[in-house]
Parts: sequence; structure tokens; C-alpha cells
Amino acid sequence: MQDVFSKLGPLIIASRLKRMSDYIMRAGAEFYHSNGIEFEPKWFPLYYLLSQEKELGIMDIAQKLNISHPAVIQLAKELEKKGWIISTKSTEDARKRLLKLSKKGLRLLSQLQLIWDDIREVNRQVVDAQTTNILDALEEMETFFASKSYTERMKAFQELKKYNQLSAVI
Amino acid sequence: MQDVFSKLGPLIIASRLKRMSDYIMRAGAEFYHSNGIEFEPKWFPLYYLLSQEKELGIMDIAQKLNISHPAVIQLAKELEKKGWIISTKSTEDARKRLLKLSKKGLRLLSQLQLIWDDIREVNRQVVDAQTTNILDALEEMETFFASKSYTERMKAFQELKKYNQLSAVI
DNA sequence: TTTATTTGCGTAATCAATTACGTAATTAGT
DNA sequence: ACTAATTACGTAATTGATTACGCAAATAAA
Repeated sequence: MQDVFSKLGPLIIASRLKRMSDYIMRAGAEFYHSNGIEFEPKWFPLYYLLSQEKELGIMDIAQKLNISHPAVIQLAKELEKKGWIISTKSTEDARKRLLKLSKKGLRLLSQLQLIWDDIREVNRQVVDAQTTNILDALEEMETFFASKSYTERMKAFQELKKYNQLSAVI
Repeated sequence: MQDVFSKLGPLIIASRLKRMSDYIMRAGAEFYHSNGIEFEPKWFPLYYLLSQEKELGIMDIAQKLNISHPAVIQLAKELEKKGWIISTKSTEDARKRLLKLSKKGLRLLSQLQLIWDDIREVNRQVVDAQTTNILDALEEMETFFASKSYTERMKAFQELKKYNQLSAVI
């Protein structure tokens, strides 16, 4: 690939992150299938979350996974169709619909664990091979923006620039 | 945000990369608009490429940007509607449609340069603040997978595992 | 030079996720 | 207790990108 991107450096961090993410996602899907499992990477966050947490409402899940609630509904529909999760109305709060893994979903879990172990292992190899660790970099970035958002940083920078220009005039 | 992700480590590099990418993209859009420019981050790769390369066919662009050709057509349609690019039939190859910046598009360029400078600067601040540099990490990852794809690495790992199990038995 | 294959492009269908909006249940305010 | 505000969820419309397909032009093969 003739790479227009990498030369641009900081300007397009976002595009490069996305490109790498898409690449790995795609390979992940291929991997599930080549192991004879009809599982899609996009299901992982929801499925994994439910494997950890017993039972959760739609909104709780959306928050925890940082996706919109219609996205959760959509994913849940697909996993329900596969028979891996079931949903029940909450008795405490009639608005809530709770999701949890079905027995079939739990049986799948043990199979998936094996695949996940492999993925985890290869990913670890990738990360260990790095001089500069992508996970550390991500972690740092996340905490960095958590303390002050990207937008706020942009604004602050422009304010500062404006001020400097002004004081240069006066 | 209650973070299910960061604990999972190597298993979901892809999701975390995507999340960070989306975050920055969104902030980028906000930034263009707050500076009174009707420009979307998704246009950047095509627009920037055309600002560098004079004139290019659809497929060339798709390859250079590593996106599908219908995506290029779609983006081009939008930029053409804005009046920033124009397209001409190639005289050498009647199948080809060439894209280039219009005069209006070139005028926009000088405005965008200023914004891009700010973005670049803030991004550099972000990156400079890091102990572990995300761009270096990305760069490394890209070359790593270029030498041997993720899928190949997965396969190789499983083969090795199979072999080790076998030799343990024998 | 005819025929087959490849290449470039366009359209349609599909996918994955979002925003916008509506409804019902719960909680807070008075 | 009644009203207002909020919360949880569902559906519809939209967005952005992909794959699948088809056609026309160019290139290769015979």
C-alpha cells in the first residue's frame, strides 16, 4: 500500500487507529470462522460482559460498553436468535428488560474461552514484540483525555494562541 | 465510564483502538464546526490526497486510501456537491474518471491549512505528553503485520500448539 | 483479429451503528 | 396525591462504509 497516512503524523491519528482496528477485527472474524465457530467479533463485548455479570439491563450495558442503547438492542436480538442469551422483564422495575446468557450460551462459553486464549496469546506476542507498547499508549491516552477532553484541549490551545497574538500587538 | 475493556488487555486491542479513533474523529468534527468550517473529518483523506496529487482516478484513490472504490465515489459525490472538487473523463483511458480540486476547493485549502496546523499542534502536544508514543506503537504494529499478517500469525500459533501437544503425547 | 480476461467504474443491496423520536414506568417536587 | 421530570426501552430514519453485481473499455491470448 502506498501510504498517504503515516507521513501525516499527528494530523490523522484517528484514521490510523481506525485502520488498525478494522484490520484486527477482520482478522478476528476470519479466525472464529476458521475454527468452526459462528461467532462475530462485534458480539464479543456484549457476550463477554454477560459472561461476567449474570444479568444486566439494556442501559447498564450500553453505558458499560460505551455504545448506544439501540446498538445493544440490535446485538441482543442477534444473540437471542442464536439462542445464546435470554431476556426477562425486571420484577423491580417494569421498564427494564434484563439480559443474561442462556444455558446454550454458557455451553458456548467454554468453547470460546479456548479461542480467546489463543487470541490473547497471539496478541500478547504482538504486544511483547513491540518496543513501544500499544496498550500502554492507549491507556495513557485514555487517562489523558479523561482528565481533560480533546475538545477542551483544542479550545485551550486556540485561546492561548489568540492571547499570544494579542500581547504581541500590545 | 465503568471500563470493562481495559481489564481485558490484549484480547480486545481492536475495540479499544476503534473507541479511541471514534472519540478523536468526533472531537475533530466539533472542532471544524466551531471554527465555522463546514468540513467533515471523513473528507480529510480524499481531500488531502487531492491537494497533494493534482489528479487521480477512482481506483488509484481507493488503493492509496485503503478504502473501497464505492466509498471513494460516495465521498467524491459529497465534495463535488460542495463544489470543492471536479471530475473529468480521462482522454487516455475512457474508463477512467479523474478527480481533482476545483478553484473553490483550492481556496478552501488555505483555510483548512490553518485548522490543520492547530490540530497537528494539539495532537503533537498529546503525543509529546506520552511516555509511550502512540504513533510509534502504530508504526511498529503496521510494519509488524506487513511482514506477516495477523491471520498468518494466528495460524502459525495454532499449528505450533498442535505440534507441541502431539509431541507431548508421543 | 477475434475471443477471453482484466480493469475501472457505477449502482444496488446490505450491514453496523448512530441520532431522533415516542411511550411507558419511575422518581422528584410541591 | 398530583404534576413534572427523568429514566428505560423500542422503533424509524439516517449515516458511512462494505460486498455483490453488471457493464464498458482496455489488454492479453489464440
